[in-house]
Amino acid sequence: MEKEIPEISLQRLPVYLNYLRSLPESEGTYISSGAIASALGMGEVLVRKDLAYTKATGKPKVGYVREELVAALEEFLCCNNKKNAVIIGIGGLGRALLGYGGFKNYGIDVVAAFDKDEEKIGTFVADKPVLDINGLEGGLKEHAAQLAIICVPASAAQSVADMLSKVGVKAILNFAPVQLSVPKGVIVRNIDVAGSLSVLAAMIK
Amino acid sequence: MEKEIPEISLQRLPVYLNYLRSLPESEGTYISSGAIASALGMGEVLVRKDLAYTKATGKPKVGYVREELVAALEEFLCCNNKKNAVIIGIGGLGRALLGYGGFKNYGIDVVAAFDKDEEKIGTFVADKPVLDINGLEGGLKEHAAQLAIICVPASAAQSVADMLSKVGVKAILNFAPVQLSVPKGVIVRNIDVAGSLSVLAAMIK
DNA sequence: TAGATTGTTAATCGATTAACAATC
DNA sequence: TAGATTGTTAATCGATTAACAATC
Repeated sequence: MEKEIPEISLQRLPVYLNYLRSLPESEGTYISSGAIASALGMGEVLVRKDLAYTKATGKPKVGYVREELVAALEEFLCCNNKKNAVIIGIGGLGRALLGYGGFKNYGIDVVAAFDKDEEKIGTFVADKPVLDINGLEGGLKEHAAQLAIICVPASAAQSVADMLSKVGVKAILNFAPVQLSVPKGVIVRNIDVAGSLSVLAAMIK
Repeated sequence: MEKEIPEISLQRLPVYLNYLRSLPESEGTYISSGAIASALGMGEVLVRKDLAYTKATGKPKVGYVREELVAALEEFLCCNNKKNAVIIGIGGLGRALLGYGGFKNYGIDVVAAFDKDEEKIGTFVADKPVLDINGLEGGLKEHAAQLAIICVPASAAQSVADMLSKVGVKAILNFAPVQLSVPKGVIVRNIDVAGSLSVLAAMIK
């Protein structure tokens, strides 16, 4: 049985993909692990190990066929399977992410947002509807969304996570600076922007 | 000589701080590493080791004095030293972060934003001025900002990073999905929202 | 005192790097 | 062929966990 990819390797795959996609056509057909490594400031063995988890294989002496490598990474990251996501909470951040075009690079379609504010419900942001959080279950069924992004204040995040878990969301990207407790089978990853910046502030001291 | 904190421990300190701050007053004076650990889903020895990097010390049998622990974390994270940050790029994300109130929990003040769009220059977002990116040097000197958040498109991020490095910014939080190259002495950390969501999508498969 | 919890040292675990044979 | 690069195995490094003495 092949070994499953560790999460830490998985997290680097989008980095490789972004880099490879950014290369100009003139870069040529092949690219070596060493070239990728030096562009990204990492070790070349690590690059090869990470890439080995995908279906990509390189050729000794020349490296990897760039287009094949991109395709292998896209397949591994399921970029070709369309997946729907929803955003909960249309404050500044939710609004920004609803309008952000970068998700489609990974086959992710942000189809709708949910909020409790009656002023916002029924409006559209970036052509996406803002729906009533109380209709979450029906709304999610309709859109078949397995992914959710929590952009509500910390005080509301746990109850939102509970609702999302109940209606079948499988993974949550949480921007609220609070630890969420969710049932087994639901994955949560946190992004704490202020906390991350504070770490940088502490590092420069 | 005391050992320096590894970055991976440092990154957990804001998590502890957020948790401790969120506790109601009624929680009592003391809190144990075991209580923190189980609330955050981690090992209790790890919690103690992390906390030991700060000045916090606990008492056998009772745990840590909650207020002292908060104070020790705040001191370690320099929450009491006022630090200024700027945001480069007032698209949806830059706008959202300019209006976000969470930075002040860490003593960080986002004082201004910079953009190249003449339509935006001279306006105010959340009472913060949007300035001309070409006046970055003067603007940064005036505000004494050592921290910057890059919210421009990937294609512009490297040139922004070059400018920031040149005018003395010491740490950059980069939201553009591209690897930035900066001079030694400048720290960069990346947040790739779409990439992070794609990792979650891959994990649920 | 007995029991709970800290703080630290040793053991384990996992990730990265080094070494190197295979190969185009 | 010679040289460069892959893919893999072994060694190293660092982080987490286990064990346990100290102590309130």
